[in-house]
Amino acid sequence: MPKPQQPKELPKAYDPTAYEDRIYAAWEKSGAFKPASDGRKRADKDRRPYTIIMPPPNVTDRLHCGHAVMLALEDALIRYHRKRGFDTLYLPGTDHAAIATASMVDKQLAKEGKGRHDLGRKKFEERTMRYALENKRTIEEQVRAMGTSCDWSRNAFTMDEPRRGAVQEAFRRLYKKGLIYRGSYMVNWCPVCRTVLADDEVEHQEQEGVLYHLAYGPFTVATTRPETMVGDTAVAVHPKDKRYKEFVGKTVEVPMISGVRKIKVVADDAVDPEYGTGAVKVTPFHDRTDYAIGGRHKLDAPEVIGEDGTMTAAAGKALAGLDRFEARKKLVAWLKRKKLLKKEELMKHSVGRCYRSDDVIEPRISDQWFVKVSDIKEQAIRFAEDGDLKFVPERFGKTYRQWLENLHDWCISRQIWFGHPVPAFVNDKGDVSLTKKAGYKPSEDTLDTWFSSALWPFSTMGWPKQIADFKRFFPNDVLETGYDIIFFWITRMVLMTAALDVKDEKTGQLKPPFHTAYLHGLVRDARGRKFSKSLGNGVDPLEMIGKYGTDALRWMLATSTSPGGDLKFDEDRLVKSRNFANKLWNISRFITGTVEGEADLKLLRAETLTTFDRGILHKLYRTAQTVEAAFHDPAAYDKPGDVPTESRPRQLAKPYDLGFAGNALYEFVWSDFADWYLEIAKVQLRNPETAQNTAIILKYALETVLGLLHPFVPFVTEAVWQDGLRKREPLITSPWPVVHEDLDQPEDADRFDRIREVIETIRRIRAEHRTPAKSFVQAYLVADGSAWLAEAGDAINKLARLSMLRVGQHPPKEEAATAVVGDVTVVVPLAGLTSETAAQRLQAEMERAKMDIERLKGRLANKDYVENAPKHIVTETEAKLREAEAALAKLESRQG
RNA sequence: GGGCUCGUAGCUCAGUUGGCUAGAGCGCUUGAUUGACGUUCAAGAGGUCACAGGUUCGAAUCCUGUCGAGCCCACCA
Repeated sequence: MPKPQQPKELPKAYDPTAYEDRIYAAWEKSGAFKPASDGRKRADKDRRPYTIIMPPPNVTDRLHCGHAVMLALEDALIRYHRKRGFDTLYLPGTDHAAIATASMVDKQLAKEGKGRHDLGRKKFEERTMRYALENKRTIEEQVRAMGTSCDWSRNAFTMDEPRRGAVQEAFRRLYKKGLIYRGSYMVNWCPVCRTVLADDEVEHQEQEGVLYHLAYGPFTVATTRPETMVGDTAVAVHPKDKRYKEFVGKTVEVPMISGVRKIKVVADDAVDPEYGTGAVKVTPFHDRTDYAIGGRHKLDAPEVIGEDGTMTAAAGKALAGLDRFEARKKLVAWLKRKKLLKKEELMKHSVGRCYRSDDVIEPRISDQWFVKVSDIKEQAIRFAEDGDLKFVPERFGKTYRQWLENLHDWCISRQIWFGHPVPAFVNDKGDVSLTKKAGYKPSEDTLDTWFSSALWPFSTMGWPKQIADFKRFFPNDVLETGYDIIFFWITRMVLMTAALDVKDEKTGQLKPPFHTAYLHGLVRDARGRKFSKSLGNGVDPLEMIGKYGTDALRWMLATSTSPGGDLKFDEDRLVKSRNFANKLWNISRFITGTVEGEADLKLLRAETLTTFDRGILHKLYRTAQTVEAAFHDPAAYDKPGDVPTESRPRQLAKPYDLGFAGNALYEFVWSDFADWYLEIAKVQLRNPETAQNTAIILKYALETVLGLLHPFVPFVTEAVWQDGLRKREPLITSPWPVVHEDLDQPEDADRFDRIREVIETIRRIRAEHRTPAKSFVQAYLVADGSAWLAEAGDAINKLARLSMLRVGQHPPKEEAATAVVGDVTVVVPLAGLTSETAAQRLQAEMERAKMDIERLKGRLANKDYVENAPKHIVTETEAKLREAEAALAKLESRQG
């Protein structure tokens, strides 16, 4: 670690730019990012592994805020587990994103007035790869800037050599198992990308369209796509439909733009006789339902719309060469002229669009490669049912399941020029060979980019070779990503693990590739809109880092959301986060500048510990418990010998609810520690009786808090740890602070809070009566057994600005404001107070007490309540009633 | 058509298995401050928990319905 040649005192405000790069470089150089088991120490090999693979960002572009959330959450999990003694592997990587990247280059070329065919396949591939690698480098810089503690020595790319090998091997194995097949089927075709797409790559949108009702021989049929009529080969009706019985099996004549055509009439169950006229035109080549009907009735299937979206020669002279939408216009005009158009009806219907180019998808018949999912999807569903695969939040388990249940075979071939080639050979007849043979040519198709992503949990570990990483780190632990790619990615990884039978080497069992899928939401702008290029509302995380620091960004992203919830990107919150880092910095500045010595609780002198000392330690203990509950997933370690920690945390936050943990930390650090204990400590440090203990506790609490916060805000905590506290071992690899249970003393925390309320009450009274802030006032406190109050006298004096405090003494009756805080009566005589206003105030307090008493009495008078409510609730009510009655009595005794 | 969220303070949201007088931050109002921090501190105002029923001793929380917002899936011409 770089030893600072800073002046003794830390600068007034925390300046992230002065630390971040330097600290990151030092971390990386020290080997902290690598798994401990990479080293030579025998003991490190016995640590339980904890693995997260980074969802590889697409090399299409720079990182956006969604990636930043992902990195903030994952790195927090990793840093926690690293400090907790796990053998952590956080494996970084990037995805070549075949179709997305290719379409970026397509767009570049379009600007130059060229198309990919002008370049040719080889040049296009080279150019795309160049583009990809450039972005890859940028992304890696950004991942570093986020403070991500991933192991760069294992950095992976879906198109590097090891991954290439894994992809080819996976394909071959699946083909041999019969899980990959090739055939001619109805697929989704994008005319702009000139490739087939998987079902989930098609985005369905409701949009306004026209339903054309056409005279069709003796029938009337309706269609939103009249241009397809030139590809029609049948009219279908329901078998039981009496209206059309006479036509079934016959041929009718239908006038077409290219002349009269003979069309078969078929009966098929797929037709709904209730809908429209009950007669449907059938275009087997260009419609899914019609394709099925065509198959059942052995219909011809002429291709009338080509791969580029223009009408083919088969469409007839009048339309050939026209784009499909132009053709539609022309055909509609013709229909009108011939009076064949009976009706035009506006209607909403769903249109499929390409998720990359946004062009309208054309269903068509095509030779493609498919993964057969019927068998493996059962296994994938079983993983979730058996509890081997959990979802956070749980509801996404349902989404996962439903999607799998409805899953059709997965089309994995693409006709784009960037990506993994299909490692197989095909002859003219469509026969397939995995090896080169006479008469067979290498397939020109590439693989769906999600095919390589689906292998990511094990292709990054060296699979198919059984090397050490694979044995040690697979299956992974948590897969953290956005819920929007459950279908694209999460399900595919599970399917591929099952399909390839990738077993856990340690147990020999087949398990999902990770035990938990932890999903975060979408990042939206401050007004709740999706980030989009067209709106121009995107936020560049790097810009925010420059403005507020990495810690501020990480803190904001990791703590202002609960799992699965969308997150609004609000710059005001970022300001707050930066302020929090600065607060922490200044707390440290005060402590390191004021206090010397060790943070060793064993050096405490128990006899002179104050309520505040014990109270703050208790609050610290609770905070640590909460944080651990959020990071520690008990279900994940329920395997023998896996838990390296001494205590299983109580359930104070739900696992993975880092937002909850963050709030607890924020509350403790700012409110309990800085606003109260630190102010009290200033008093205690001046008293030789308490100074020593206070110093120890300040140091201890600071060190502990730095540890607890480190997963969220790694830079500022490390900066303070090293430059403020002068620690030798860096915080990143220092053990997680263990807060022992003997600090769990709730009574002291309660008294702490009671004193706090007393001080707040005095402040309130001062403010009510417009007592100048500079002035000092007097106060009397009366309570049973008030030694603890008396002991706190100095602190109360300071924080409530008192010139005189009497504890336990009978206070004077006149011209004083009275309040009751629990069992403490607070009396503040004020110079400007008349006996009248004092009485008014007293009256109001009494009213409140009376109302409390009435309400509580009423509740206890209800037999059903007393009998049915749990006992502790009832005793609580009774205690409250007693307290309220005591309060009223005290107030009454104050009455003249 | 099927599924999933969500309606709580002016704004953004917490609110764990039903149980104190429903919380926080921002914003707003008032005030403070020469030693950790103005990237600060103190005090205050502000809510019929969307609406209507039901279950219960007790509902923001559970159930049903209504209204409103959003998301995902689906080959109906």
